[in-house]
Amino acid sequence: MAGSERPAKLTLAAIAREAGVSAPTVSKVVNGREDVAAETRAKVLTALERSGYKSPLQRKNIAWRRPVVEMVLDSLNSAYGVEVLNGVLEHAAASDVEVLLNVTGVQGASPLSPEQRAQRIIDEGRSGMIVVTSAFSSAQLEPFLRRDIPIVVIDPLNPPQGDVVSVGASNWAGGKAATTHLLGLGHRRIAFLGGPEAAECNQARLHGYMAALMAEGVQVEDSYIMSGAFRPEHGVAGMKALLQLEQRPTAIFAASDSIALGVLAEARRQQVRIPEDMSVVGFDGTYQAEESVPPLTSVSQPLQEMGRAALRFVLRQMRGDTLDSRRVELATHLVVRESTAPCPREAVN
Amino acid sequence: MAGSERPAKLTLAAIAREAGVSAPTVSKVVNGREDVAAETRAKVLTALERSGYKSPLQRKNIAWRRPVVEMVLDSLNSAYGVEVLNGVLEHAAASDVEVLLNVTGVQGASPLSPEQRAQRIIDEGRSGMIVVTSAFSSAQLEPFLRRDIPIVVIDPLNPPQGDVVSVGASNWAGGKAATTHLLGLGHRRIAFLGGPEAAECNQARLHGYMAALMAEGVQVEDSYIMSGAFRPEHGVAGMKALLQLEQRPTAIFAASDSIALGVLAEARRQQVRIPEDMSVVGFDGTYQAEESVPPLTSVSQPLQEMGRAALRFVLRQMRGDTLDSRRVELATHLVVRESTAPCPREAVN
DNA sequence: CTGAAAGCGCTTACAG
DNA sequence: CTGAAAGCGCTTACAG
Repeated sequence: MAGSERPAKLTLAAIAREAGVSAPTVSKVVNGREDVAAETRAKVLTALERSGYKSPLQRKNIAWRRPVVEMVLDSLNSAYGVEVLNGVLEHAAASDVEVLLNVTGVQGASPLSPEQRAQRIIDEGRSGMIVVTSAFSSAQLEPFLRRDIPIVVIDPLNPPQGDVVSVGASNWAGGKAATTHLLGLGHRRIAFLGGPEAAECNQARLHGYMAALMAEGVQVEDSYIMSGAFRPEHGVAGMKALLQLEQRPTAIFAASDSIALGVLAEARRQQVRIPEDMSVVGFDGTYQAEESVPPLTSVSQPLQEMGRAALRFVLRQMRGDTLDSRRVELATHLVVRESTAPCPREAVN
Repeated sequence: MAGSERPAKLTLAAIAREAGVSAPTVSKVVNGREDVAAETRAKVLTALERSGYKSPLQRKNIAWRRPVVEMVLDSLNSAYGVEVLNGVLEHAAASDVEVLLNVTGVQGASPLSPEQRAQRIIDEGRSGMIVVTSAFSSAQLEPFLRRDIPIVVIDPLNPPQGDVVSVGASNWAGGKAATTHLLGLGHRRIAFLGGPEAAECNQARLHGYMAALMAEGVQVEDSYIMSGAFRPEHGVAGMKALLQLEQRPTAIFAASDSIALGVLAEARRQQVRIPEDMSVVGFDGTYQAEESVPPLTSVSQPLQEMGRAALRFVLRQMRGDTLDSRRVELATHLVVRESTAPCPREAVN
């Protein structure tokens, strides 16, 4: 029974013994009181550090409190954000992390400055942040970066700053695939109903569209390109405008499913048959694309996967791992459903 | 200086004195241990509530953290839950409360026992809970109640226990309104595609349906009543079965919008025109009802309002206010859209 | 199931 | 500035 080296519980008293001082002195150091000689304080701090002492409160927190990651979304009304959130939640459950929801577009939300938000993240002991929103421009992320808060932006609307970690999808390739699909069906008059002009992801989709047209030697027609919001209303308005044109397009590539749904709704009202009279391709591949009438051909983004990847990045940053890359881009792929068909005969010049 | 009634620091011992028990007993109650007689526990809980006792840990948390309310949902794939969540978030933003999301149906979620969950709520300093799920039966709520955690259940699937605070909608009146609407259009053969048989809300809808039929002297036809899940698949299967019947119904009352959407999809496949050949009414009034083809006549529940009410109840419990009522039921109302029409001539006997 | 007693770990008050 | 002693508030172990 001469076991001499038992684990020695990590109490204040144990630290005191190790540092060769009394318990009250250690207590003072731990509580940041000033009436301790610099030399004594140093000895105590060394002992504390070496042993990894935690106060009972800290211990309880660590034992029971799991890391909390804040997810910032514009709204729950977009299938896009909800799908990403699903992916985040899935990985969170698997990695024993909690997710706090912060929906910026909600009524009555107090308009905190980024500076205040960032300080609060620290004060409330949050571990990191995932942002899927247009509410934070790159510049507004600066207070978070300055405080070294792990943060990941999903498919940033603005070109990401050098040091912001981001997750996105291959938008350019997706835009090209959608357009190539329509070209393959014989369409030549293909419109692009885009999202916000400033959005990086929208630009990539537009340029993919243009690249596909150019590769086929089809002239890019300015009146066929419209930007707006990623919302059904924009699809409705865009469809109305396109149907007024002297040379109607025979196909529309909408830069999001929600825009495409607006197009379908307006087509129904105006008795334009989809896909017989006109083909429509969406972007995102949310469940809305499956459930629409007709089911929507769409460029599918791996939204859940993107959510998982974002959380994985946050956790790596929390652990202090070095990241191999500050940007991950996951592959999109075209899912052909029933909203696209060969270009109608009479429309071919 | 004979001030006799000093504020008496809020210690365990003080509570013990007030409740007329010993400190260890109070300690047990606070920690949710089970070896306490129900009566003793009640006495202690009253004293705790009255005095607003907080453990040292809680006290420290409260000093610089905003209250965090945990929202428990089955899944984000149901518009129902997302709408309620929206209401919760709205009120949360206005009352400076944070919302933590716990989605039980997510892959990889660790299956914690209610006992463990409840203890974690305390340990992590959470302030309360809103539950919109079938994952917790009334019995499973017991560990939360025992710990005096403010908890509110939304439209409980099980009949709520006496002391569980709950928020619901007037399901019976809604079921009656839906059916009366169909009767008013001349329908007599009206089917009911219900949700889970055990669900309180489903039973209320069913009985509202029966009440309307009986009021009109219409025989309740057993083969027209089917229960299942609140899911589109159930609508598809139910529609298939109903179309096989010798006497097809001319109208269907689906106990949820998602069931109704399944009905619409199957109708499309089988070339049954809605509403010309058959009328369909849903329940919930989520955005899905507006966006379906044709737009769905549906009994609208004030889901956002329910979410707000739930959070309001949680906050009141947190403050220790006495509640005037442990149950709030908000009004439903029928929204007539395009999926219902007069009973087709040839179907009238 | 209850509570007197002992214990734990930290903090406070104060003599030196 | 330091630490022995007393104290605080909660928890544990266990006799009844």
